[in-house]
Amino acid sequence: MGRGRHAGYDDQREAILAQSARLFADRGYAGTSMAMVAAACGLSKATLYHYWPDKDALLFAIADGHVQRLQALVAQPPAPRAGARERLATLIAQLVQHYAGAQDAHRVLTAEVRFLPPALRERMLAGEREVVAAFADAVAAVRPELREAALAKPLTMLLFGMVNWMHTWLRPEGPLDHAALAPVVAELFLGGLGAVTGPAPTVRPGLAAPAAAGAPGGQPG
Amino acid sequence: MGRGRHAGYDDQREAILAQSARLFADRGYAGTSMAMVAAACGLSKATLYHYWPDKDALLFAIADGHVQRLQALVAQPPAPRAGARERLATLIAQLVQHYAGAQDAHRVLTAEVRFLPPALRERMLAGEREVVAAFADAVAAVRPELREAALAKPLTMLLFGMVNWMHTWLRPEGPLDHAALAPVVAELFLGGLGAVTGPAPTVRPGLAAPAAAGAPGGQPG
DNA sequence: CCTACCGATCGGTAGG
DNA sequence: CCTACCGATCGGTAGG
Repeated sequence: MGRGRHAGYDDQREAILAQSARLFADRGYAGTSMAMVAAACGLSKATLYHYWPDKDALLFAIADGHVQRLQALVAQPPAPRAGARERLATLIAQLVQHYAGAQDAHRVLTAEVRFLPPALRERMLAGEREVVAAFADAVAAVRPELREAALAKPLTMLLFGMVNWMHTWLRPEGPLDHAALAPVVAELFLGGLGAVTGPAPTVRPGLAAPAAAGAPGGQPG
Repeated sequence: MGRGRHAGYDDQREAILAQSARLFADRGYAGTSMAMVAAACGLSKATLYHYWPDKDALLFAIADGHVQRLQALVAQPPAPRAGARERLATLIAQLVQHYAGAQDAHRVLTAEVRFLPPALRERMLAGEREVVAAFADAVAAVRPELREAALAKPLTMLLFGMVNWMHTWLRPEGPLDHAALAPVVAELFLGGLGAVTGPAPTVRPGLAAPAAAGAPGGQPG
């Protein structure tokens, strides 16, 4: 609550953020005018500028809020006595579930952040790198030799690809929703993790189908 | 070669397409002006309009050409005596390799096609659906019971997510390139495919860690 | 009468 | 919190 500002000032700021997130997600940042944002909020353009200084500030607030919630998610301590596979499966499920409730912000983050001025964009990317690093740690805990092969981060990015792409084809009203898909993503990724043999030169096509290895444990010992 | 048009007319059209693909990919469709496209081609804006009727035509030609090349890729007959797993691994490798040489068109297709007028966009999406259906068939050939569980297409979309997201983090000058990553994607997806148990209600948490099932074959019998 | 282009400008709208 | 504007730039087209 701002000092000396009327009750509901912060609510109005948040409402504007939600409307602009929807518009930026649907029409793109460059394709959305401040007049559209104002109209969607039932405000004049001048009133809109009373709550937010400029268009970039809206974009940054949408994306930064989303990334901060992802950082809070990965900062949660793992369940006691949880194995590495269980820890990773939990993180994946939480990521998918979080995206289900933040689809506009997520689409803005993945598609429109490139339009931010470099300084603001760099602050965003620093937060994003923290989230990716936490997932890469969880991946490496399942198969530590992948980190030495420099594959922990690439595999983590393949995982993020699966999840970040879901909004393009998953229909909320369809038979399959985020909640039903979360365990499928975890099974697919964890199952595949056991099958990855290493970087390209390590692949030995002479053995049995390399993609089908999948030793259930995958723990170092 | 157009009748009565000077030599190089079609070359000029293609050169304009390549420049606009790069600009649309970097700055977005709405964020790119026809003046920028003209300047990048060393042409006046009026000359640019001599080669292409309007901005939408550029966007459609970029995206449609890309989709047509993907359709040609999946239309190739599989290698004789290739198993279902080998067929899918080949398709994945070809998809990744194709994207490596068409990054601008790919980014435009995935991020900017929403700005096309509905009629043109629908033509694009029809082509895209064909490509997805071909991959879903290859997925279902590996594990036919997944089609009955309505998971063949969702899993195919998770695969496309991994591949469509690569451009956001894969640096061409980095140690890992598309060629090195293609077999990793194939291993991860094919390995994971054997571990997927079915739709949500089928998951039985009472058994050993569900994500670790991974019977190597995964065939119905 | 064609093509291949030019400099200049059209009616509207952008963010602020 | 609104009307009234600004400098500039938008996609597209004029005559020659």
